[in-house]
Amino acid sequence: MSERRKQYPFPDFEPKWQRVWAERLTFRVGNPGEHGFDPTRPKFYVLDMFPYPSGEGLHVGHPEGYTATDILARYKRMRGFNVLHPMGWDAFGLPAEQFAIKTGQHPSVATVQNIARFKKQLQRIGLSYDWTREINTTDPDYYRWTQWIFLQLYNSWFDPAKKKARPISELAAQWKASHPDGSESGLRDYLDQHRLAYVAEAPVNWCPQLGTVLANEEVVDGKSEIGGFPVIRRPMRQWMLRITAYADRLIDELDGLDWPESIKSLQRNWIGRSEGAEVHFPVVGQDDHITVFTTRPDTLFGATYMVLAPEHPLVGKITTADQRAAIDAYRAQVAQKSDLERTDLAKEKTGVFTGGFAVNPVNHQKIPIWVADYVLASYGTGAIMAVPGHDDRDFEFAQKFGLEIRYVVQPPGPIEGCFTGPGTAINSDFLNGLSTTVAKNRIASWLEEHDSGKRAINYKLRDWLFSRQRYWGEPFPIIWRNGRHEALSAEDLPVVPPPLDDYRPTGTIEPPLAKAKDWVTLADGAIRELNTMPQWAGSCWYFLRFISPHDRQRFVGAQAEQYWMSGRGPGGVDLYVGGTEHAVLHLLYARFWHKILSDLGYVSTIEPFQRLVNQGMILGEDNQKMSKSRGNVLNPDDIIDEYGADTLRLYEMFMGPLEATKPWSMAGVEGVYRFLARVWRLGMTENQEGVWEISPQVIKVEPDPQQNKVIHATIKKVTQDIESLAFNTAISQMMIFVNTFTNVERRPIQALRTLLILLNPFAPHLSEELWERLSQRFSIFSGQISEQPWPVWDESYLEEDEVEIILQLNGKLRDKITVRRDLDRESLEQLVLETPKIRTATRGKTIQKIVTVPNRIVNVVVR
RNA sequence: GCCGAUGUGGCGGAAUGGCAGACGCAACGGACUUAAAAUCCGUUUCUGGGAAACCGGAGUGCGGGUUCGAGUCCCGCCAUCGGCACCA
Repeated sequence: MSERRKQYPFPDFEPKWQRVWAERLTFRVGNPGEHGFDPTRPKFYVLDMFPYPSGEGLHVGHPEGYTATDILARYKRMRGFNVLHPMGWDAFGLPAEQFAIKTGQHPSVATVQNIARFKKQLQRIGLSYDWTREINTTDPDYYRWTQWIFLQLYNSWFDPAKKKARPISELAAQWKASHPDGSESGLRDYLDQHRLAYVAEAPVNWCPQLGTVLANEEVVDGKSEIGGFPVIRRPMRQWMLRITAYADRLIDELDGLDWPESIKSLQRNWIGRSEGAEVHFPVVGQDDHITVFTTRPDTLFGATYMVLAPEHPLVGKITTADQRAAIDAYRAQVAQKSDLERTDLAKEKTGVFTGGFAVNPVNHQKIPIWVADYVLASYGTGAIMAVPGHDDRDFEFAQKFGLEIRYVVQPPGPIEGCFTGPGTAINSDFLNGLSTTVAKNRIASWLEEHDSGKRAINYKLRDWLFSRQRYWGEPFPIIWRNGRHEALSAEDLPVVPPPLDDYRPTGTIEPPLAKAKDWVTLADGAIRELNTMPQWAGSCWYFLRFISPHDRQRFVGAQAEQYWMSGRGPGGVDLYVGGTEHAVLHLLYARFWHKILSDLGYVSTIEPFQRLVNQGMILGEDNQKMSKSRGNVLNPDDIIDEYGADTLRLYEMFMGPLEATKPWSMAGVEGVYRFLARVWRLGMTENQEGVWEISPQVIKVEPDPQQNKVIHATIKKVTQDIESLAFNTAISQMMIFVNTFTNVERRPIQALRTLLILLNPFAPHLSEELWERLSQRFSIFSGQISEQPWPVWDESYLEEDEVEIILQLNGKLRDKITVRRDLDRESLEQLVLETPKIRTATRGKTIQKIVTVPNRIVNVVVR
């Protein structure tokens, strides 16, 4: 670091104020019912996405969102709100576990160290968190409640009639009433099929290198999101969460949220709801039928063949003897392909005829059944009816294999090849002449009447694969007895993972917890569930724990939850800021859990986050994404050493709009540093000995009208810009303010006082320090700056007696005149027509029209 | 291919349908200084005319449109970024 002389003594006062805030618990906030808490004040819950405390520490991207929320928090406090602004640690996860494997050190040790480092770095930025509410997802007092919430899911089912989760006991009662002679195991089976947390043997994404399964959301291009290792599909018995039951609500209940439209559409897209119909095709010569899902049932008359996914259970039965060898070879070949190869769009379609036929229920035609890997086992029913005339993929396949193409939709205009849009039904018997929309409806009714199918809705969203073969995660509160799972009771929580010397993957599908033999087997012979929860579990509800982090009785205190999560919309947290990378993972999972907790009556809102803002990415100075390999990563500590925390905060906010992606610039950092130094010198001057003292230019004097205009314009702009998170323009206005007062001989203390308060949320250390120093001479600086009420602007200062009017001729700027404010239209137009420019320009021409906007513009239209 | 976002000086960016380029950076010129740094002041979209004050023209990715007036609204393209992707 350079030893260059600092422009103002931030290295002295920044740590000083951080200490003061910590000692005085300046930013601590209580809960309703606590001594000194005023529940009549409005509340503001402003939340950052809590970080995973990695070994690398913070980079300059972290403080961007954190500073934005901090400005809001400080501002709202000055506006008289009770502000909940907490921070914590999402500390379970793979990196700590892999570090443990490498070093032999328990993951908790590295976690504690990493958290200490992160916290120290955050505190150096001067963020006004209430650290008495700090939480850590790896703390047994925290994850006991994560496990407790899992039990709520386990002990609930989704009632499709009410579209709500209900206790499983109610379902048990229903079943017993309708099955008076039902067996105990019959009941168990029934309940286990309906729990929101259930066990299923399902094809999963298995990553051999990581030794664990992954959720669909964690697999990118056939590789693990973490590490980029190959992922293969294999069937395994796993815990699943029934998120698909909530698919419609997860779409519909987005409507009331103040989220970016792009994130809402990302979620809708991910859930992928599509409406259509299921159609049953009887298999020729067999008792079976093939069910397909289609969004275009109106094209049923155009179905000329069928395709089954290679994994479809009926493939074996349908295949004829002479086709068996070819089909078996094809299936074996497909099974060897990775997901990446299978979904490669560029490749040619492949497939094999099974030898079997099905009957089209609407016209009783016999159509061939094929097997092809362009049909996915995991979507719909794993089988399709192929309509090559009106589906691109079927068209391509039919062309390659010489299958019949039949057109059943008349396009609005001439089109060649395949037509996938809406039109009018043709060659379709009773559908002929109907528009696509009407035809869809008519055929759906027909299918239902003839028992050949029904209306149906399909989703891309799959149930959430919730178990991982890892050590460093929440153990399940589940034991197994006689091949059946059982929930532990709430009193048995938390289930703490056993100490292990060896965290390595077992090399098989067995989780590392299997190595803790003593822990695994209970006294009565029952064995523990060996999987752990995925990293997303802890972050699904942490915003609730912040409300009452030390509550021993409940995961969140009821009264406090109602106070902090209340609001005008369906969501509780007033402002949630974080990166877009969590658009479909964390944000979808957290909404899902929250809805269950809401259905069961544990929380008072149906959505967790009312307003969501995504901060943009900060690029390196080379305009590239910051990464170790590019060597363009910047550490906030270095910026703070050189320029101070206030400069870091201010620069991050001045770079541009919060939501934009933008490159870092050291020259830009210098710019805001200079600005802060100018603020400092507005109040302070350096004497002969190099000691800073209050500037003699700061005096008790009333600001003149021009100065008052700047003061009030700044109050207005900064206030409005903070509310709309437009921090860059708020800072610009404060720069204009400072430029105005830099060169005046006499600096009114009132002006300086206002500036310091406005600047306080942005640069809290500098404003605190100046406030304190000035208080030694001037009584209007008494008290703590953070306790001052936010200034109010007076419009009357912003209005001047004279206004400048823009003169246009045919919409082009020609001149400007200054006139009395609120001059009436006629007089103004008269004045305009008399100006030399307009006189010359209109000479010999006809004035067609004069457009006048009072106090702003006059546009003369001539011909 | 589909969905979403974004295109404005040398750079980051600013503009309720009404003066395009606020504010900052960089660059250039000046003041202060023995000198430099720091600081302060000024100039800076492109372009034509003029010694100059000044007078004009063009200009917000491209092409149309609406309007007295468009960076802003509408239609059609192009480019970049992000997400999804054989989802029937």
